[in-house]
Amino acid sequence: MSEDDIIQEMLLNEDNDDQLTPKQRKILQAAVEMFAEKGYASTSTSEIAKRAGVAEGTIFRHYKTKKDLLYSIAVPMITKFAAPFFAQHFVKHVFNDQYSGYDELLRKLIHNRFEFAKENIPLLKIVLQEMAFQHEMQEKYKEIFSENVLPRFREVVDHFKEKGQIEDYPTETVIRLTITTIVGFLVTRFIIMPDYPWDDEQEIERTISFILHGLETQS
Amino acid sequence: MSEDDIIQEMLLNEDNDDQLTPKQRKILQAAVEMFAEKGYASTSTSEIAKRAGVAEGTIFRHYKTKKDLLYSIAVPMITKFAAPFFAQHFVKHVFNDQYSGYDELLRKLIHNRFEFAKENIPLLKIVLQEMAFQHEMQEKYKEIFSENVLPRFREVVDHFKEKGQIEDYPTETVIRLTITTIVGFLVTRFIIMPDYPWDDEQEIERTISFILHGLETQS
DNA sequence: ACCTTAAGTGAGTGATTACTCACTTTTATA
DNA sequence: TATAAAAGTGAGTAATCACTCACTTAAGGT
Repeated sequence: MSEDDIIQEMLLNEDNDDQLTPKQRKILQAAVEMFAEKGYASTSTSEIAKRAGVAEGTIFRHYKTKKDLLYSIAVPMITKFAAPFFAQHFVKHVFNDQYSGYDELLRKLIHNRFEFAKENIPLLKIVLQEMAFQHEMQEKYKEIFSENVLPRFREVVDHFKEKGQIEDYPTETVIRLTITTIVGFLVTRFIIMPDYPWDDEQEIERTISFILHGLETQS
Repeated sequence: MSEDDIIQEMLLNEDNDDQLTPKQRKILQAAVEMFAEKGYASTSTSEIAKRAGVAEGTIFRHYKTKKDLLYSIAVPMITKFAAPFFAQHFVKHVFNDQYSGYDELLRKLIHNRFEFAKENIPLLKIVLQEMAFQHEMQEKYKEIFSENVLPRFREVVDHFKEKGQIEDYPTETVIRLTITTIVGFLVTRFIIMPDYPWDDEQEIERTISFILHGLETQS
């Protein structure tokens, strides 16, 4: 297990499941389901308690407030979704030419985040929804994005711009176009049209080549 | 004024402002502001009444329920956002070669929706947020999309695919990539990072050429 | 076995919720 | 100017809200 893998492992177990009471686990599970279904503000603590098979007081034994419960669910998810950008090798491989081009990086990134999204749909729904209103979540997002995602992404894009693989747009524009295309795909695939008969492998490849050609240096 | 313009005029005045009481207008204005700021579920009718300078009962004189108030605001907005697809000339011009290529169509569409978004940010926020939970809004969206947006978009894309301007992806994929890129741009520009020092004209042109080259037939 | 601490409970609380209704005021029409 | 309809009001209501607290049960260390 590499050093990076250990870091990622830690990130994933920030809210370590091991030290949770069975009832606490049921509370979290019920809360995730209901927040995703009806939204945070429209879900009452009594409903959560009922679905979890727990007395309402038990919720407040573990979480000081209802908002505490939300944050304990949603904030770690923001970090987890950005996890690839915490791995050292994400940038390192690019400069060691272990990625031959932007396409390989994109392919790894999309496949990786696709699988993650697939297994965390309700959690992603909650984050997307509540990000709009919960300031503490916005802060966490801004922190992660500006301190981890943006600088590393910038290094990579600049590198491929110098190699002449990417059109000479501002780096921020390249990042914006890349991220919105990927996130747009994931949101469409898993949230807006989850029941559409997707051919995932092909659709991922088409998305990659759309980004690549869209950013390709024009002759 | 062409026939299309008349249709669009009608669409825009579906909830005709003219026949609104001054107090009713204040209620709508207050509701839009607060729903966008704190979300529908977290906004109480008493707060709306207070901000509108109106007795709480007045709200229910005009809107049977709180949800009625939301729908009267949000549902027409869905139609308005899709308005370009109701205009006959949207498709007609393409086949009369009045648009020389996909780029001109994209340019018109993006500029048009950019201006619209710019002047309706709170309303767009509300629609984006509440679409997740309000079934009646989802129905309206599906109806508009599958009956107006999708078929007309399909005609246009098929036309340019036959002309060899667009890569031979499935039409649905081309539409998905186009729409998510445009919507992704608008959401980033006006909702996620409204304070970033945007160079709108340049960013629009870059977005257009990103889509164009991304979809361009590869030699 | 004894004690301390943590986990779990559920009836109770004051505040707030969407909505009603009897009433007053304004507007429109004849 | 008389009259009916529409607009506006605000105190009142039952339900629900997040949260508390005195209490019981379970777990772990010595």
